[in-house]
Amino acid sequence: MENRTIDTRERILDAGERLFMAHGYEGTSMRQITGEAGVNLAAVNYHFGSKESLMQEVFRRRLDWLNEERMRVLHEMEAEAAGKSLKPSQIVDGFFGTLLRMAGDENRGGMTFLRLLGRTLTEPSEFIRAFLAHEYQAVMDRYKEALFKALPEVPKAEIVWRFHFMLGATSYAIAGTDALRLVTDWQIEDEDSTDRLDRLVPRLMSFLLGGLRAPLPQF
Amino acid sequence: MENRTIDTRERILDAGERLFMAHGYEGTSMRQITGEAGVNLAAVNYHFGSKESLMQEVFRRRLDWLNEERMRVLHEMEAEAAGKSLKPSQIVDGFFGTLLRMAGDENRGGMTFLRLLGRTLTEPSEFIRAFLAHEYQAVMDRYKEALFKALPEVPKAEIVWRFHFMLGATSYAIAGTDALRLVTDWQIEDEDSTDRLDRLVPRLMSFLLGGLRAPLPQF
DNA sequence: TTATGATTCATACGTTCGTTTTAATCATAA
DNA sequence: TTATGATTAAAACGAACGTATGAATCATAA
Repeated sequence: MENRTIDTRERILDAGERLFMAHGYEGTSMRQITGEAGVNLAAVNYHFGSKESLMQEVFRRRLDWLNEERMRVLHEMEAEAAGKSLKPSQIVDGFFGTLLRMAGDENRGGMTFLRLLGRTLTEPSEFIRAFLAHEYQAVMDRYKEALFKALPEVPKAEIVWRFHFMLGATSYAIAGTDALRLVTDWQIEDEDSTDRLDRLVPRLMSFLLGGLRAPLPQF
Repeated sequence: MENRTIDTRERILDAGERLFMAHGYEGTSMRQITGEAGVNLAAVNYHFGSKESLMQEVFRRRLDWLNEERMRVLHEMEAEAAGKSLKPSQIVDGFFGTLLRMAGDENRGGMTFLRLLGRTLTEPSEFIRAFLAHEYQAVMDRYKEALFKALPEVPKAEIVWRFHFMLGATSYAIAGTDALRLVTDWQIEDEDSTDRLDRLVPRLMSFLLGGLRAPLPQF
């Protein structure tokens, strides 16, 4: 009784994760999901109640760990700093680096989940937006606080904007492993895909930090 | 005969633009579109052939101008430079500034189209990805060439990556007029929406240039 | 071994989807 | 004014959608 259920649930979540990533929420049907998972059509409604609930569970399975890990890393860094303010690079790495390193961890969804997350942040159905906002708010607030403290001379509004820009650059960098083709094609020849992921992190970090520390715009 | 057609076509395109922006391609039905446009259900198929063709026409109506304008601006800057290489800030402004300034031009789709474009870049159905890649390729290549020349000491692969990051930050900044709520809420109090748009351009430009010129990552 | 509750299965429900069809209505030129 | 081609309108098409139902099958404990 135990193994059948867990297997079925897990298989559905895996298939949903992959298909939602590839075709979006509306673009993925229950029949595709159950077909790919190799389970009966009714299994989704039996185990999750509805398509919406399945989508939420797909996210929760990964985000719970990610958010806890981000919190843990931040607390750890702050403890180590012993009252002194953190370096912006530490904070950026705690938030975005932790996210990006998920891509290499197949047990935590790997690239698939990251791409799903990236694309979902810009295509939110109402119920997804509400859900993500709820799941993210606390962590986001804590990291913004940390940035405020790390950059006391920068107006808070500017920091919030730049945090937002960083999110966009990161989402897109991940979501666009295919969309990348739109911008690249031949230009990047000499890297296989594992190489590419390993190098993406420092590349993106440099870019994010450069943007975060750029001179303030004069209005 | 003339006026009826044009009005109907235009009304459909406007409604499609708005609804595709708000709910995505799959999330928008023909009945919503024709309902909002105040035309008969069959009108879309009569005037455009299919839902896919309508989507393409929604993009073409705006992208044709945008791409021409980007080319024009680049040529103009290069002519003025008379052989000397352009400054990165000029190139970035030619590409992203031209895009962002569309937001203020309601005759060219304004914010609505920009948000549609932003969200579509990360949620591409196969046919949309192919279409956008085709429409964008030439302009993208020209701007990348310009960046290669402007930054001869930076490896081309790095420039391509950073171009990609800039695209992401911009898409997200635009698409997320609502998703912004996820990151902001109370933090930005003292700006109305026109103010916000006016200030977005220099803010984003600072960020993009900071990222583009950041120190190279050491592997 | 049998009773019980959990899970799987085949099937069907009612809706909505994009598209097509056929007839009505319109604007224009002969 | 009438003929013609373009556009609009109402209705229906088959397919696919998410969901619900009730019987069959399974694992487990008494």
